[in-house]
Amino acid sequence: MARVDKVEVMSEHAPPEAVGSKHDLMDDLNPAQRTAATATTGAHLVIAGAGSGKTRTLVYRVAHLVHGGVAPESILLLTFTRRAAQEMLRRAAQLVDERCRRVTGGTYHSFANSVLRRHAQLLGYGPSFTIIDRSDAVDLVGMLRSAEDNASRQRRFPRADTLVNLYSKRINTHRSLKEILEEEMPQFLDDLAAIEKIEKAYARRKLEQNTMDYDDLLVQLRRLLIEHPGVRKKLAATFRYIMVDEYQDTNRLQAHIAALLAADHGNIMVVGDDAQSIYSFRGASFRNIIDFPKLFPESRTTLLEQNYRSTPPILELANRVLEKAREKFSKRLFSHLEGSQKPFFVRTTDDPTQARFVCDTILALREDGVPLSEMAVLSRAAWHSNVLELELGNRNIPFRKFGGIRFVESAHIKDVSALLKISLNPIEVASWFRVLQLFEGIGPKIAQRIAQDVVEEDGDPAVLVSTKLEGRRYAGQLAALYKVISQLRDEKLDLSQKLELALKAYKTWMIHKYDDAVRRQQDLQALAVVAKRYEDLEAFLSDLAIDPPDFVHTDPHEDSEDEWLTVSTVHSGKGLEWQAVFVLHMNAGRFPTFNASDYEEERRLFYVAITRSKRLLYLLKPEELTGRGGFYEIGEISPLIAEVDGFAELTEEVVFAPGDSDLELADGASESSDPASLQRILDYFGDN
DNA sequence: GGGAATGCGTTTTTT
DNA sequence: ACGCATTCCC
Repeated sequence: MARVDKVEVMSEHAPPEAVGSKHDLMDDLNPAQRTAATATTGAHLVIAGAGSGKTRTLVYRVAHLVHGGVAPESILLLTFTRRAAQEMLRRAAQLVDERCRRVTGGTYHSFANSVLRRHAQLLGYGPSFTIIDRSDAVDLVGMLRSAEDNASRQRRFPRADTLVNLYSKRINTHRSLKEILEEEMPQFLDDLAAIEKIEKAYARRKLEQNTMDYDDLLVQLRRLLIEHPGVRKKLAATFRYIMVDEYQDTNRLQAHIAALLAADHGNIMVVGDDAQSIYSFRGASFRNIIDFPKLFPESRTTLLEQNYRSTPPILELANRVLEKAREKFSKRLFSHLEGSQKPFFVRTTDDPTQARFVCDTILALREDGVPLSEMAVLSRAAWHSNVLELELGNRNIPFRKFGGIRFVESAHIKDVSALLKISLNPIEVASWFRVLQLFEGIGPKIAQRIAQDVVEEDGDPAVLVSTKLEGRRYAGQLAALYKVISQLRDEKLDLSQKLELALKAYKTWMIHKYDDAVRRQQDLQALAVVAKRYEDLEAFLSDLAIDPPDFVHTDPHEDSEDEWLTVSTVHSGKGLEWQAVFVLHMNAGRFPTFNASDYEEERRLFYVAITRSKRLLYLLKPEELTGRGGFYEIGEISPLIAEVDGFAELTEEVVFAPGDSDLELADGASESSDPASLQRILDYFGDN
């Protein structure tokens, strides 16, 4: 009985994969995919073009290994997001059985975190180290910088966030600070000594405060693997099969870690696409792909070139875009799918008109039976969709937004997690610094002073009620903080009790700080719900830093709807696919972004955007953009389009201007009501 | 006068 | 939402 139920569930969720019994699993794959999926031992490089069944191949390989008797615990699957890993293991479980869920899967950072929790003492850290995110790091470096900067320099000195970027770049691109400065910021070369000094101080403070930043997680894992061969051998004995997804977006440090893990047994499979490398700003390099055969001379390379996602006209455009790439790529995708609709190139008068076109078309497509979950709007930067989001709200189209400032990066969530972090690690300056500034009368200077005092007293919160601070106007609030911190440190409280305590206090403090406090309180409730999934505070806080819930914004009215449109940055849309894809703002200065340092990467990003679409692709270009001070400026066409030979023949041009009553839509659908007049009413009376 | 609050203009991508 | 400049307060 149970077995039958399961087959039904399988066929409902993943029809092609569930067909057939276990022994002909590989019949679902083409020869190249099969070669990769049935590889067991040894080193393998899989170069997989967009939509070529890369994920499918990895899923089948996991299934193949487990089905063949390999213990799932001995497989390590490193992916770009936690979501990707979970999805793959879910699918593998459907192919074989639930054992596949016991595979260790996640991001490099989450894997590093879990290993380091067990071995941190070997490296001089305590086991409950806390993780600081980018803005905490900027705060900490800012303090060290101001201590350094006191001699009132003549010249400009790099800002704290510039310094943090610099230090991160040094680690992730494996270059010296001097080299980076020479190449990118020669104006700061004179300050090299001071910049290096602050870096050392930063490293020392983090260690003293039992804290790691994102880069430390990787650096310390690598250190552990190199300096403690016993640990490395133990890990290699546990994880006998290493798999790395999106290898083109890993950096040298990550490649080093994977290689160290595989050094004993040599069982490693990396999968990637050089054409889709879009994270070079964070040190990723497709050189990792090119150099893999050098690192593992016995490795075999498999090329996946057949595309199963997009129709030929979409793929043709994608291939043409890539022709302009400086690097010569070894593959050219082809597709046998049905479909002859060319991508649309849509000229609209301005940004609001662009938003109207997108909404009109989405509604029309939905009428035609395309579900919202099969549509996405992509843009180069998260804020490019701001106008559209208003329009979506007005038209009651439910959506979720991915990319940009995340839920966990919003100020109020960070405040609460800082408060909780203090109770876990009272010597972390960054959290104290943040929490103290909640109170009226305390800004960066005073917060820094008090935070440093507390840390010098080994994290004793009694400093908050010391005589030194008596009589200040914020003394009462500090006393309240003291009380809360003391309560939070009670070992007997569980996570939900601690969170309740923290939220109760925070809600009274936040009222004066934010004028939209009510909305933020709803987020805090959401945080409490998320926390229910965790056993202890440490795991909760680590995940909040490393594997946060990934969507930013849900339309509040439609929260309960399970059908929603995706609004996303191109970066966050990586690896996903939809029937219909809209790409906003194909203008010079938007996409590619005006401060692009690497034009090649912008082109690859455009390639990624195009290849997300299965069937319908809309490239939008407003003729006017809202510029500074509300004035309009001419929106030049994106050079990414202008450079494509024969773009006009490859696409179908649509001109959409206000007053157009009858849209030319993909499938000839028309509107039953007039959304434009509803729009005017909504505009007039506002949102509420 | 040091430091906090307020107002204004701008906005790349992210573990 | 954040950096930056200006204004305001202790």
